Amino acid sequence: MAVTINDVAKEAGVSITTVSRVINGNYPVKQETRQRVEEAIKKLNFQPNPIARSLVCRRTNSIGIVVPSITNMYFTEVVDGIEKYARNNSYDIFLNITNGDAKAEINAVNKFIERYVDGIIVVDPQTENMLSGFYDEIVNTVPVVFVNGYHQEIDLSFVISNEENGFKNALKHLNKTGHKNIIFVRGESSYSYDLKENIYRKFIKNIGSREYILTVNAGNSIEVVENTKKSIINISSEIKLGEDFTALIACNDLMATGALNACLELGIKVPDEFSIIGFDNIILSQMTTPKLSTVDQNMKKLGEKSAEMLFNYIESGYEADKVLINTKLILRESCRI
Amino acid sequence: MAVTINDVAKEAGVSITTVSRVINGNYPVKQETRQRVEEAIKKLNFQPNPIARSLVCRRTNSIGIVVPSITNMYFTEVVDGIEKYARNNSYDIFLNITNGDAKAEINAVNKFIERYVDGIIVVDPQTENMLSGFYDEIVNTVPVVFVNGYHQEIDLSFVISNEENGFKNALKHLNKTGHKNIIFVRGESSYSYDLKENIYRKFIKNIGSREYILTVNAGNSIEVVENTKKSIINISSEIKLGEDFTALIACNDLMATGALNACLELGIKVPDEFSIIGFDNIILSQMTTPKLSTVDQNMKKLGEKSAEMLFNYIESGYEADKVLINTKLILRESCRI
DNA sequence: TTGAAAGCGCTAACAA
DNA sequence: TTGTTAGCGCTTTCAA
Repeated sequence: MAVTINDVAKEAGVSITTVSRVINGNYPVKQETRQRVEEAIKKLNFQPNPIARSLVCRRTNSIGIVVPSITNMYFTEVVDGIEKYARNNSYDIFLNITNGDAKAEINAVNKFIERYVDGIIVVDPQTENMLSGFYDEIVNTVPVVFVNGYHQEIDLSFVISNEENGFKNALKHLNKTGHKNIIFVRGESSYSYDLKENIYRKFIKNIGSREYILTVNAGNSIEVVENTKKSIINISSEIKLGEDFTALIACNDLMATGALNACLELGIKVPDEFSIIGFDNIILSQMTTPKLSTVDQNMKKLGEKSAEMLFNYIESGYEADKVLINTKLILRESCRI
Repeated sequence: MAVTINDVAKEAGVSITTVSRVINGNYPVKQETRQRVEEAIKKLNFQPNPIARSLVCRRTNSIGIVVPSITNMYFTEVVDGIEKYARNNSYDIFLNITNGDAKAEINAVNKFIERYVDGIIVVDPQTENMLSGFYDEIVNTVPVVFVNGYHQEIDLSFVISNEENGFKNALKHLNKTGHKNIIFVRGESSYSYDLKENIYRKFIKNIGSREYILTVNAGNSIEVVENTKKSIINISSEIKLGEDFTALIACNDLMATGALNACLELGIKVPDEFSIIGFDNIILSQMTTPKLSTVDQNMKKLGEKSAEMLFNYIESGYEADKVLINTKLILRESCRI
């Protein structure tokens, strides 16, 4: 049996109220008494029971993280950022993986609320849950911060990476280094893919060159690497890579890696004959040969920032807010410099 | 304010005890009464407060996972396996990332115990904590299962992948497909590297060929890819890759990827001129060109199995046990078949 | 500056 | 089959 506040009170010859006071330091206690209590605490190696505390205070010193997947390096880094920040503030973390299922996301959030978590971070929330208004009442109960995902006209708190900006810069760089005809690779359905496609379209129109949009399956899972590779090899008979089109920009690094693999197989030299730029800057992008140029989303910072916001809400109350995190073009070896 | 058992009792016109009984179904309740209570529960949308429950039952329906890192794809898959299994059994998960720090590991475990978690899984525990006897008393308080890590003569519960077996098979395959002189790549210090080195040494002696052991820095982090690449390029002036040595076996897929990158840069054709086999079967191994042959550790299964064991302990009491998970040689494109 | 006592929401003896 | 009651370990009024 663990030692309780009662044991400490007896040992120190005071009431449990007094012990509680020295633990929390929220009421005056005579210096001498405090010392006696502190000694008793040390002697008995007393740790206040957080469960009992939570029951009365409605505070658990824990937060919940909801994330679509954890085998995806992208999310993993966000979680890592959150975890570090939370631990530094001595918060514990509940983790729930939804596999991108909207129902599972709702269940996760509800379970967290039941558990009295002090706050919730949802990474890449399902768009349908954003639109259904599910979260609108939730935030009256417990603060919630979202990391990326659909946020147009949604009056909730977000940390969002400035994808527009990064993507535009990548495109500009490609153009500046002599590329005119640029292939765009995207996955099937996602707010972020649409966003990038729009930018791509406008840009291509602007410089008066040819569009080529390649849509591949399974945008965010491992398979997308292989899928992209095959797609590119397929179209390589139709359009001349390195001549008709001399560059490619992808919606994420997995797709870019697939493109790189295709070039390797087709004997097209990157970056001499063909340039490739990815997006995200997951660690994979440093492991390829040549190393991928990409746009850094700074996932760790996304995580840290979301945690920081959440803790502010926990302390000072919730208020919808959107924070934009800058992205940065990282030039490595897969494109001209 | 959330609805409590009291509200339900009033609504149904019974005592809270009766409500508790129908919730838990552990004592007889008249059919008719039960129905009334159930209706009240539904009507008020009552959810029992798990905190109050935990306080009296000393059970939280949660487990703690301690893991060195989460940006490492290897651990990530183990955690994923645990999470799935736990969620299927409607357990929630606390996650703690130690960054391989022994003190942090101890803190994590202690915090979990304070929180009354029902069980703990420690992935790749720090050897010094295993040896110091820290866990010996812990397991009297709460069941703990370890995934891999140092386990010689340690009388605790482990799920261990059979690395010996898988590594030996890889070596045999290399030899069977005509390779005699095989390079061995390892990281600096780890039980698992030593184990593999011993097997390698014996094997090489047995077939009467030349040893070549390459030790690279930062065994388990991203940098090891680049470090390995550089090391291989370095030694390539000293020993002729593809002639003196025609194959390479690495302690993990990151190192193998580095080796692959080196070959790419040196213009050595894999697998035509040089064979490479990695270890672990992280998803990266499917993303390289050529795809890596490797030894599957089945991390997901390691995770699932450890969760399964833990739940058994939670139900039926703890008892030290070691479970071996088989590894499997996966032949892809980076070695002769 | 201190203590007694109520209560957080629930479970489980015990009694009826 | 049901209800009364005493906790679980803590915080926080209220009174002294």
